[in-house]
Amino acid sequence: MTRTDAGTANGARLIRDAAADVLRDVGLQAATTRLVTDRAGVGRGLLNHYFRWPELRALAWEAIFVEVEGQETAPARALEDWISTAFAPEARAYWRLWLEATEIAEGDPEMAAALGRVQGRLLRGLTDSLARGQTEGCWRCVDPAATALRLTALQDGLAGLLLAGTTDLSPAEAEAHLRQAFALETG
Amino acid sequence: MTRTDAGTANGARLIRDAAADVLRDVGLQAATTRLVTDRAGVGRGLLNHYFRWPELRALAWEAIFVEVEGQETAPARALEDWISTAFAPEARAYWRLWLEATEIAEGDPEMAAALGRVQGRLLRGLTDSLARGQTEGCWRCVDPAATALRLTALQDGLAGLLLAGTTDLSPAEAEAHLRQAFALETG
DNA sequence: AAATTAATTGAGCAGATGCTCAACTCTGTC
DNA sequence: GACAGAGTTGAGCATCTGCTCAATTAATTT
Repeated sequence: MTRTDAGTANGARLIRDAAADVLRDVGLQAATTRLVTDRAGVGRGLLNHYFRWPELRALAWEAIFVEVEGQETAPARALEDWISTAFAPEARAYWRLWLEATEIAEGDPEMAAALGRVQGRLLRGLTDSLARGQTEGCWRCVDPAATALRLTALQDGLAGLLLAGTTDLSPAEAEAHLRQAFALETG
Repeated sequence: MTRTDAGTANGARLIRDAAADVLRDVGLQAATTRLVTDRAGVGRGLLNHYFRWPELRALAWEAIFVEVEGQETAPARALEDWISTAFAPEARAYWRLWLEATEIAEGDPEMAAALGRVQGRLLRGLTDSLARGQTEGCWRCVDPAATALRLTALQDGLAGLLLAGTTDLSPAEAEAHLRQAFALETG
């Protein structure tokens, strides 16, 4: 036994986990197969035995966001949480992964599919929260789906501004902008 | 005379122009020095004699957007133009260039600087238009700068959604969303 | 214990990238 | 016409990329 237990067939799991770690650390663009195999403590060839790089990359990317989606909360409370955690400093890695995915999705069907699934779930959850809040009289809201889309797009755009660091926008201000837009939308 | 006129010293201009063309065609990520020199009809070495790649890339990128900034229009009319051209089909290449720049700006000071300049000018122009429209009574608008930032961020986010192509959002719908947000902001 | 199968390794390939540098071409000057 | 120098060339280097494949090791079966 050298370092891994050959013949045990836990290589695939090691690689999947390491890929997610690497994505979190260096982002989608800078991630390479060598970084992943080294992180997993596994030979270079094993990755290609189980996966192809675009497949593994999309897999690990989606896994990261699926993990975040775990916590579901109350109707109106969910929106407050969504807004207040949107630009938390520890979420920076997620902004980057999100924006990079948007771009990689061009010309990478597997990333496009993964991004579409996560986007769909996020948008659906937000729409539901808005609709339920509306029926419960928390706010008057014309079109939950349209509002959810605009709020998501605004968040993406604000995240892009923060990530580029080319404006004097702070995370706290970004959150305030998101909250203001939410207020305008829900009257 | 082979193909270029050696000794004429128009190489730098040829390369700059070719770089902008290549960026427009294939985007920031896929652009390479070889594509540029081939397009310019110039030897591989000449590019590096005049520029370094990050420098040339940022230069050509900014030149593209400076060219677009040319047309200035009336106070309230400017905003209508901005909204109606934001998602015109022929603007697709610009969305991509814009989003790619956001990401490349991390770890590329020259792109960050170029992006910052263009962002600053765009934001300032939008803020001015909003402020002037406000004093002329076209709308009541609480904070022109904040509204301009939100509208820009929303546009970026919508462009990202369109580019990824992972939702069923159409350019026309994106424009409608931007217009709706504008309406909510200006009351 | 031998044979068979599954799991894993890493040197190496083919392709791309930015960039270097000695050699070359052309223009202008005396 | 020889010289000088700015302008230009492209083969080639160093590095990185995902991926292949024959060889090796471990687990399983006989």
